[in-house]
Amino acid sequence: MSTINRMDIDQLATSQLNSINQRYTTNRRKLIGILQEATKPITINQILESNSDLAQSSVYRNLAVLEQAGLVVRIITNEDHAHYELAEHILDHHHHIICSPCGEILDFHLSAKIEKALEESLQKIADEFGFSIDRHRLDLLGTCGDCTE
Amino acid sequence: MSTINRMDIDQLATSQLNSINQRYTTNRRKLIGILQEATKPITINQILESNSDLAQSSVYRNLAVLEQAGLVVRIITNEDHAHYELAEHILDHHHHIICSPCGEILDFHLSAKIEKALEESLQKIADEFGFSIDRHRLDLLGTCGDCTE
DNA sequence: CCTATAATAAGAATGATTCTCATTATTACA
DNA sequence: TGTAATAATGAGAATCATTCTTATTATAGG
Repeated sequence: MSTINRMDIDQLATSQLNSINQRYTTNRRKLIGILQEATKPITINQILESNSDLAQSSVYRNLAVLEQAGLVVRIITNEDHAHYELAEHILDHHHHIICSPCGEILDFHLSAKIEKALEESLQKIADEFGFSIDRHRLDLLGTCGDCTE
Repeated sequence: MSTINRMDIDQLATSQLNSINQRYTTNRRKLIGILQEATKPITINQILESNSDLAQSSVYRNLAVLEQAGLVVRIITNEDHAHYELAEHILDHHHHIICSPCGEILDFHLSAKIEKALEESLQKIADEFGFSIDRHRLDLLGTCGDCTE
C-alpha cells in the first residue's frame, strides 16, 4: 500500500514532529508502524487490540500529536469510533468507501483525469467563497458486499 | 434556498414518516420548519436556542427519527456538535464547505458537468468493490474568510 | 552524570448523545 | 363523541468515546 519505506517514514516523522517541537518516541513509532501495516483506516480499539502494551490514554494523546504534525488523519463517520490512517503524502491521495451497516472503511482512487477536474472546480468554488482549502474529502456511503449477503 | 414550499414538505414528511410507522407530530413539524428557515446546516444547540420550548431529549430523538425517515441529514465533522439539514430531495444535491477554525458549514454546488462525471466514476468504483451506493459526500476543509482576517 | 523538560499511564472528569419511564397526546374503533 | 390502546413527550439519569490530571518515568543537552 505505502510507497514509502520504513526508514523514510521515520525520517519524515522525526522532521514533522520536530517542527512542532515534539519527539518521535517509541510509542509514536509503534503507532506509525501499526498504521502502516493496516491496509485500511482503523479505530483506536483495533490499535489497542493489536498491541496490548500501549496505554489507551497515550494512544489518544499520541494520535492527536501525530495528527497535528500532519502525519496521521482522523476520519469521522457516523460511527461511534473515529478511524485513523497515515496522511496522504505518506500513502497517496485517495477517498473512502464507508459501509453504514458495519462501519468498515476502505480506500479508493479516482482516475487522475476526474481528480484533476474535480480539484480545479473546487479551487474555483473556494475562491468564490473566499475560502482557503486545506484539503478535500470524498466519501461513498452505502452497503458493502459482506453486509448485503 | 428550498424550492419546495411548506405545504409540499408537510406532505412529503407525512408520507415518509408514515412509511416507517411514525407520525408527523407538532414537534417534528417545528424541527422541519427550523431547518427550512436556516440557510445552512445547524447544530442542536442552535435549534434549542431558536426555540426554547423544545425539549433537548425530544430534539435528539426526533432528529434521529427524521433522519431515519430520510427527511434530514446529520453532518459529522471534527467539531463536537453534529449539524443537521434537510435531505437533498428537499433542498437539492450539494456539498459542504467546512471551516476548521470556527466549525461553520456552508453549502456549495458543483457544475452539472463535473457532478455527472463524478457520479459515473463513483458508480464504476462501487461496482468494482461490490458496494451499493446510498449517497456520496464531498467536503472542502480549510479556513473561511472570516477566520483568516 | 545531572538537571530540566517532555512523555507516559492510570484513572478521574467531561460532555454530547442515548436511554428510561412516568406523563401526555393521538389514533382507531365502538 | 367516549374509550382503550398505542405512540410521543420531557426531565433527568446513564452511557461511553474522548480529554484531562497528576505522579512517575524517560530523554536531551550541557
